[in-house]
Amino acid sequence: MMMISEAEAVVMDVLWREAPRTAEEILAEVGPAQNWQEGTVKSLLNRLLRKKAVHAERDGRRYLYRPLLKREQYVQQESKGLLDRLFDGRVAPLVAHFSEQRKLSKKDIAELRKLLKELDDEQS
Amino acid sequence: MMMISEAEAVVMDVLWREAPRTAEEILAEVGPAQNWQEGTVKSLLNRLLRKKAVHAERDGRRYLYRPLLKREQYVQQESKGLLDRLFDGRVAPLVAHFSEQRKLSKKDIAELRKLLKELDDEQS
DNA sequence: CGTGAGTATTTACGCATGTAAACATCGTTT
DNA sequence: AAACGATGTTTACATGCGTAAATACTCACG
Repeated sequence: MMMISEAEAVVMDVLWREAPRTAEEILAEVGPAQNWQEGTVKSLLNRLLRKKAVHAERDGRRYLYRPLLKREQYVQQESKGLLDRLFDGRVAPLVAHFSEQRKLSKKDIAELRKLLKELDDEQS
Repeated sequence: MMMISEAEAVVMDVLWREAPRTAEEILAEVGPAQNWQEGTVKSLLNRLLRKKAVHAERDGRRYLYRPLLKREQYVQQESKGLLDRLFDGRVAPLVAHFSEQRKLSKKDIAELRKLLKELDDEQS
């Protein structure tokens, strides 16, 4: 399974928010924050093309880029990887970890409650 | 903050389970599964030494290695990284993600319930 | 048609990684 | 003391990544 790197994921993020986009638009959105030059974004786009994570469609002299890899797929790969490596593939220990580190916000807790409730409901 | 690589983490894992250990013991435990030669483990140990993630104490002709980096620290770094990159730093969306993917086991759910209950109790 | 601006593609380069071979060191055995 | 075996250290090498300079392509314009 073709893995995309962290810098590449930053570019994907832009495309996940809205597509299609030109290289220029991507640079405009991400360049300032990442301190990237034009060439950097172009390179990343090309690597993403080679990895079949994006598709490019010609539009006059430039290209319109769209994501092929879905955000869900990427998130899934990444989180499953972490979970398997560190928490034996199970979710509860992960949450417990954050709980111990006091990294659960009020909001988190409330949302988790709600989530469990919903699971309960659809269960019956 | 000095990051350790995935292969290096495999070696750390052995040391986290039990320490101190010799290079030979580490190889014995991890070599078969990873298909690693002796040199590979030695190299990884040296990189870990340079990164101050393990400590080596001479014992006759060999060394005894112990972890300096704590498993908790490592887990913390890794999970915070993922959480920040993909879930805006919050735990509930992560769990929701797994829930949507039907990746929550019965056991997970039960444990999460218990966890929330405990938070509730200590709250009061 | 030649040129220049706008784009994209190729090449580069240093550093980390995965993997290991080559080399060095140091007690032990003739 | 010389050679050997065990162990650690150095060096190597391909690949990927982050970053970008160099180069190539493509229209619109003079």
